[in-house]
Amino acid sequence: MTLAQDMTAQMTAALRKAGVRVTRQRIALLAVLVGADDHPDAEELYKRTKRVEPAVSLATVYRTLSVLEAEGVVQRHSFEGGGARFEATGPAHHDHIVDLDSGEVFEFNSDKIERLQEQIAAELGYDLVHHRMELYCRRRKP
Amino acid sequence: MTLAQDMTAQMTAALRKAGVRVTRQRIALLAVLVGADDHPDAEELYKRTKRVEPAVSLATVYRTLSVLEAEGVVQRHSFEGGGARFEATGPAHHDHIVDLDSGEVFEFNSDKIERLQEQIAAELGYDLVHHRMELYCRRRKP
DNA sequence: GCATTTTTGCGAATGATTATCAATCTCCTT
DNA sequence: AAGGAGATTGATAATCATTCGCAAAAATGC
Ligand SMILES: [Mn+2]
Ligand SMILES: [Mn+2]
Ligand SMILES: [Zn+2]
Ligand SMILES: [Zn+2]
Repeated sequence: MTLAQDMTAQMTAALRKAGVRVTRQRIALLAVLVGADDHPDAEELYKRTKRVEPAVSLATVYRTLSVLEAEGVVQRHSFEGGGARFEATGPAHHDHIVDLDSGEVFEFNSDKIERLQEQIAAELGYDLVHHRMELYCRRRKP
Repeated sequence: MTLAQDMTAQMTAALRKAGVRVTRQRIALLAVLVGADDHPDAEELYKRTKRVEPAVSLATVYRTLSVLEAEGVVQRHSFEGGGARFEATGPAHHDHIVDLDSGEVFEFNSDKIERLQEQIAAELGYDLVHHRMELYCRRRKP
């Protein structure tokens, strides 16, 4: 059993326990999400899912993404320009760098920044629920 | 001459110099933006501008906001949920805290975080062009 | 297998934003 | 002050991503 298969197995079990029905199209989309190493949008996820499970519609992709987001299994990002992009929730939090020229998305993590965010919220009397932090960059000119 | 009037005077001069025609509706919208101390969306800016200059349309508000954004005079924000919100560009950069319960937007600034962002981009071989950083918070439970 | 309750696919609806285009206005030149 | 080239406007249609409505199909529990 591959790692991706194991992850989906665990996830479907969790979903079932949460009262969410595990359908063919949900399994397929989940597999696509777990297997993706990028940040595709709904249309792209639809295309990839259709390859595995032709009996899926774009509406269902959108609906399932919302369900999976509510369950905490996927995360939705709204980078500048264009629609929402998605990724399976991984073990570790990270933020994103967007290459303005290629559109590619990279990931990074800074404990220092994470701590400072908490601190800033706390100083103003707030609890930080979540945040958004995106660096829009260009390759450095040599 | 009030401070807001002075600011708009300077701005219109700069716009004219940049080849942008200064119309009644642009002056009015600019005044509204400079006078605002919040982060209104296009519809709200339309309402406020109409009070001062009834001869304005929502389409023109959108178009003018894009023009002013291109000139660097206003900034566009896309917080979670809802459409774009705008503010006149101030003297100092700042980031935002969004109160998840009230929807209110507050501002903050952290030189440390700004520096860390530059550093992270640089380490990955990138030049930071701009960034987005928003803290979604709830008032701390006492 | 059967009943109950969800989920799906299709297409229509939505909401924010942009495009079209003839009429109007700005601003530079006489 | 008048003229005219070219930019801007208002009204409305068009876009685009996303959501909705509903009858048919599928998943779960017994
Ligand atoms: Mn990511
Ligand atoms: Mn602000
Ligand atoms: Zn983070
Ligand atoms: Zn900042």
